Amino acid sequence: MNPAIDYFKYAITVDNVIFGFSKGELNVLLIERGEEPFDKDWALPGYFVKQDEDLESAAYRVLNELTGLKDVYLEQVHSFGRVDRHPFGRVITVAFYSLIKIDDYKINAASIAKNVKWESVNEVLKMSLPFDHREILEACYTKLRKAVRGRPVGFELLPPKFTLTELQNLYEAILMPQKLDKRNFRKKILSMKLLIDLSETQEGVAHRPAKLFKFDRDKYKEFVSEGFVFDI
Amino acid sequence: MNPAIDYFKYAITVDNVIFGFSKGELNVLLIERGEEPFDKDWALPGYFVKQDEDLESAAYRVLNELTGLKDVYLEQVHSFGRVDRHPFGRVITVAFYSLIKIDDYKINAASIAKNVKWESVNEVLKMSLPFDHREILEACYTKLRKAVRGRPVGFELLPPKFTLTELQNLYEAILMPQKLDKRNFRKKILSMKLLIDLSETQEGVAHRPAKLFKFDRDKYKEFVSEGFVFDI
DNA sequence: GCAAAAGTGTTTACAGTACACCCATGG
DNA sequence: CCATGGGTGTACTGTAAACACTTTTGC
Repeated sequence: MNPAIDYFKYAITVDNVIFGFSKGELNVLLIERGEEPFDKDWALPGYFVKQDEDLESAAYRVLNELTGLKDVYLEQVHSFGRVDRHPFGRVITVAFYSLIKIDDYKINAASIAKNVKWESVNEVLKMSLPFDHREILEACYTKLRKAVRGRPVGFELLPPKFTLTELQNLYEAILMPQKLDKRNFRKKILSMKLLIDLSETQEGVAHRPAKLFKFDRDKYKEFVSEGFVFDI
Repeated sequence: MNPAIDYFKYAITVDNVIFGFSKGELNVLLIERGEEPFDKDWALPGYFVKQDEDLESAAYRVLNELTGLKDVYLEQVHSFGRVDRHPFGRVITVAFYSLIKIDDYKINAASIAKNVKWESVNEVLKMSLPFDHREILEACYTKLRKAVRGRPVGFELLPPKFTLTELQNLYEAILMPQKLDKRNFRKKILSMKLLIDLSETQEGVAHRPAKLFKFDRDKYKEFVSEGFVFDI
């Protein structure tokens, strides 16, 4: 009944490039692996897909076990299946990236990993990573850079209330080394009418306190349905 | 030595959305399946990935066995792995699209398929397709529509020599229902200096014969390395 | 009063858009 | 000479880009 039985000999993993933004830099979450191969090396978080879970569910599970987070932005990027990419056999991995608000949460190093750390994208690209994790990171970073110009993904990386300067710094951190003009950036972002002025200001800063804004998700959905395209 | 042995129970396939352009319409290549499941149904061409081949190689093999073509534009799009997407077990498929010059080649229905046909994208989207092939087609079509604006992929679908009207028709077929202004289209495409005027004209047409052009691949590569971005 | 970042408008250049008529060929 | 699609230019409009000084707060 099943002539293709010989083909059921592959393993599938998901690998997740988790981006966060902190102190003006775009960061990636790395884990210290707790099993072979590459035990104790720093790597991207990932794990085998289970028999009864979809690819997205698996990526989401990995993220959730690691960070405790739910309702996170997660997007499939690319699959990697080089014949020799895994020493244990034929393992195809599906790469995802996710965007989280770095300051809001504590990471639990519990299940998957011995240890966990945030590291700036620039630093990680200088490190050596196991498997084809470097290629995976590059693919995800490239995709993020493209996505950020055409969809309001940036807001996923910021706390709910943010200043325009923080938003601009985020864009510059993702698009580095490109810099953006302050006045033009503000003009453009405000002209979209997607930010709600909270009529609050920063406190405890040693300079003129900035106004706080939040992103108007509902309005964005409404505009999109009317044909609007986000573009920065 | 291998604690993950239980996970090596999945199958991987590639599915290939092969686009061609003919008579003003964007077409997709469908095969009549020659085996279970869905024997005799019209479907996207695809097959199991073999133990010693990469994902891209597998997609390329499927394409090559079906059309005899080499040196074809092929791009990975997305992976689909819903738990219940295949009746024989857990099968993850990696979707690719490819672009071919439809008139240049004969299709061999030999190996994979009983039978083969070109069908317009619009028609196929009205049909019912096996597995999640509809979703795969939609993902590939969406990706093509995006790609065509930012990279000169359109030329992969045209014969080496083409007229500006043919090129415009191709763009309109991909971007339907959007129409493009003739003068503005020509102005923009010619201003990129990527077309070589062959100083030849059409023959045997019942109207003023159009000039023939070819795409200058080398110049495109050169421009790209200088930071140029194709944009239509 | 000084340091530090927030906030704010105008001008200029370029690219997108809209638009209509004459031309070359085959039949 | 008619039908068919090929080929061409200009004016207008809107958006992107360049650019520098004043304001508010903490210390």
